[in-house]
Amino acid sequence: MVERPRGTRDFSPKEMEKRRYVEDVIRKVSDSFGFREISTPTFERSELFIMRSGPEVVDQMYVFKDKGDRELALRPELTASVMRFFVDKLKNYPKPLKIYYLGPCFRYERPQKGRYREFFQYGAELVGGGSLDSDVEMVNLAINVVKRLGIKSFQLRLGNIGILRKLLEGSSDVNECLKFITTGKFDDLSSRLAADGLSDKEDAILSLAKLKGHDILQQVKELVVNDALEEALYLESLGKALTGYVTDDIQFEPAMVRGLDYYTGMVFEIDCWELGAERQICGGGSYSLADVLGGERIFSTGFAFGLDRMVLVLEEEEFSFPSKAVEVYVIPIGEAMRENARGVLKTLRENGISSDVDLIGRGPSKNLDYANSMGAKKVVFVGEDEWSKSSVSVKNMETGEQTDVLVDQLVDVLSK
RNA sequence: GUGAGGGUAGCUUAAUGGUAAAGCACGCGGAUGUGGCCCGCGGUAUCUCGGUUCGACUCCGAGCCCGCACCCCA
Repeated sequence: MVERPRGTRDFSPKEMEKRRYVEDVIRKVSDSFGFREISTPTFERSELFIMRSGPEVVDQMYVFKDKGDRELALRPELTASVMRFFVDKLKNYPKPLKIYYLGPCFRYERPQKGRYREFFQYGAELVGGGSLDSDVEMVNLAINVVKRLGIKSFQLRLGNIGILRKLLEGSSDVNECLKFITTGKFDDLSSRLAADGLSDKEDAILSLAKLKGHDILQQVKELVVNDALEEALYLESLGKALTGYVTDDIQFEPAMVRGLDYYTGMVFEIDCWELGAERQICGGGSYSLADVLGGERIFSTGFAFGLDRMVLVLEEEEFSFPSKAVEVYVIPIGEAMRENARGVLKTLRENGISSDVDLIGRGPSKNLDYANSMGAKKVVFVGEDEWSKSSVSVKNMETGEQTDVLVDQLVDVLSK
């Protein structure tokens, strides 16, 4: 037995049914919002990811050399490729550009619940927006996907990293300060601020870091009234625009810092508490593409979802996924009827009725068992008695009802 | 990368250091004119390597894998 590589999974038909459901909803909702799907390669030159996320990421990537001695990496995320695609070609498309994408990503990490070495992401970007309306649109899309999937318990957390960036203006290393804030290293922050002559901002930053909740915006405004009022007001406007339109349940976190350095404005995350330590299913924010890969200074908003975690949440909420089982199972009775059964099957399939047939010559009882365990909704018996009257017998597997139907009318009856 | 825990058949669970057992699932038959029930039969397992022992599923060590938490999280 050759083992499956660590952190990877095989998906059974049942599991794929769930994953397909999630993907179908994602595509349907994204399409309905005017986003268009794109796709990029599963591997890229390593430097693309290093440019975006720093040299440390090499430790967590699958890196290899190809036969031309090029250094490549399995993509650890989708966004870097999408940005490359944008800078390369998509920049000439009409703005705003609304795109989404879906696919496997790879990270060399220790697996745990909701975290795998091969995992699947869904992401969307709105390029060339940068207004309040585009931020609203992106949060709206994310929340709509969550709702349309049928996820019941989730929490939107919303911040504006512009507030902290404004307070830290003049610092010798803004991104390092932000890192100190997320990791809670306030001593390091304090000495950095002192060195940069920004100690007067320290109190406000520490207070902001503690503020989390629905009704805290007044306090936020008071804290930053002289430094970043405009950014605080933006967060407030965003909250107002979302309330009554997207969701009323917003947790504001003015000091939310996402892992990436490049976010400049609105940032948001969506949590589902079922997932334990890895409870975040979505994260995103607005950024300026130019600061990441060069090119024009163009404002964008994007997000990424963990597809595996969406499936996990639905499973833990005991969501009943729609079944992809066949509509009809055809059972020939007796060797002589097999050819007729094939004809019936052909007609059904040509009319778009998903159907299956006995292939191994089992008796009617065993065939009903099989149809049952495959979840077929109806069974069509092709037997001599009915066939002599140009009919077949249709059985409803839920109610057990059975009626004879003329072969000519079979498609009509089953389409109802 | 760190920590504590776990690994017997496809799944769930048995077996003082002494014959590896069962239920479900799967396959065949009862049963080529009617399912969810029933009956009979069948195949499949101690994660791997090493050690202790007359003898290891059981004890010890290492590795692999899994779930959990930390770290990280693009």
